[in-house]
Amino acid sequence: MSSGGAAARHNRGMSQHAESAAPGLRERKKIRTRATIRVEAMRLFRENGYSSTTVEQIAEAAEVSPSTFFRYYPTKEALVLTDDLDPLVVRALANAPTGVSALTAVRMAFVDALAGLDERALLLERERQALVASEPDLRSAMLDDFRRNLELIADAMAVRTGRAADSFEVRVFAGAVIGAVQGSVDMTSNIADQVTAALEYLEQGLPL
Amino acid sequence: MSSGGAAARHNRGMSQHAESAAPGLRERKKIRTRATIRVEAMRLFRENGYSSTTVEQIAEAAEVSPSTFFRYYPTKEALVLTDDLDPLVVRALANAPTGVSALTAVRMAFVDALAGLDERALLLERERQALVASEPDLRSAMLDDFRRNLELIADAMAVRTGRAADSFEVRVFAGAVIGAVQGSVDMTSNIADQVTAALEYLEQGLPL
DNA sequence: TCCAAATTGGTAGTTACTGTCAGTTGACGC
DNA sequence: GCGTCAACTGACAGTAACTACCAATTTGGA
Repeated sequence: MSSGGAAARHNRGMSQHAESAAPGLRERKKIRTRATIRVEAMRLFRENGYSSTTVEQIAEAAEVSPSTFFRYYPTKEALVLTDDLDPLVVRALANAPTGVSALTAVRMAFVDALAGLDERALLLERERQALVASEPDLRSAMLDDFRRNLELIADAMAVRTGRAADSFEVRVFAGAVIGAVQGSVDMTSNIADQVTAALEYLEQGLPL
Repeated sequence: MSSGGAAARHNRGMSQHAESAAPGLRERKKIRTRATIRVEAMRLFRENGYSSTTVEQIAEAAEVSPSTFFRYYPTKEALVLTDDLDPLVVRALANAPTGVSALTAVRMAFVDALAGLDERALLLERERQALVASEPDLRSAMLDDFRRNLELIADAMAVRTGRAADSFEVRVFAGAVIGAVQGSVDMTSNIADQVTAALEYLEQGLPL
């Protein structure tokens, strides 16, 4: 997340009929480098495991210097944590209808976002999840990522209901949603179904 | 966590009329060292911030070598993440009456556990939470702790309701509870009141 | 008092990550 | 084409959190 993508949108001059298709040679090279690093890293992780693969090895495999590696990815973890899903959820939430309950809106946003992923993205998502599941270091990092994104959701909910972002209800709401989703997701089956079920259960007041 | 406390309960021989009061000079010294390290570390964190305090500085302040530091705490993070509250909650939960709803039982357990803490412990808990909230590094580490606690609560609730510990409902329940509690606590007022309110709100299905 | 075991400190090494600085390369006006 | 500028890159040095290992000290028990 963060830096990489959106910040580099300053192509000045030129580009008469090129909108987003011809970002210039430099941009393209950057994108390719970024992708190469990621692909090589994933391969090495698969072959040797996450923690026993060093940044130096990744850099070498991708044919860049270690310095350059860190210019593309702020941390080793970021390689695995780059997440295309959560921003989609946040955006979907902004567009959710106003007539439904808060939890329903969140549920719809999740489902929308997941539906928006194509097959390749879903596959990548699976591999990512498997990797994360296997390495403890990565798990906590991912949960942190998750948390950050759900803070965004909390903000969205605050806006939606006209409350302060740090109001008691919004905080508890966000916390409970985070927790419920975390508790619900295991890697064995469909993510969307699990999230949906968890949020419905939450809306019923968690009867046991 | 792990090693330090419970594992070192092997005083062999002797101790005719000493039960848990006289753990031997060696044990006592270890406990004191452990406490000193923690106290000094907290002080340094308060004064200079978490990330700009090095393990070396902590070790020096506590008058031990860096090697020794790592024998008492496996990581720097562990200094902050050691949590005295959750085990109490879990124990209280085991003793909760069976006639009430699951969430009510949890609520009662929290209140019980919090009542069992003395003032100094509460203060430490506050400081800990503030520190964790302020440092991003710590937040992700805390989520590991979160996961552990999720499993503890899930186990207790599973026993209570006669379900499998990894059943979907139990896991979502535990996640939501912990998430809600964490979201609810800020430094400004009584923890017990906040937790109670959060769990009641949760039981109503989080209307916003 | 003496021995064995536990505890400790020191030293060397690995790895993720940061800062800097000079060399290169692509972009753009001419 | 061509020079200039900014961005990109790689090499280097350095920091800090650990880890492994061994020698010295301290402690508990006989």
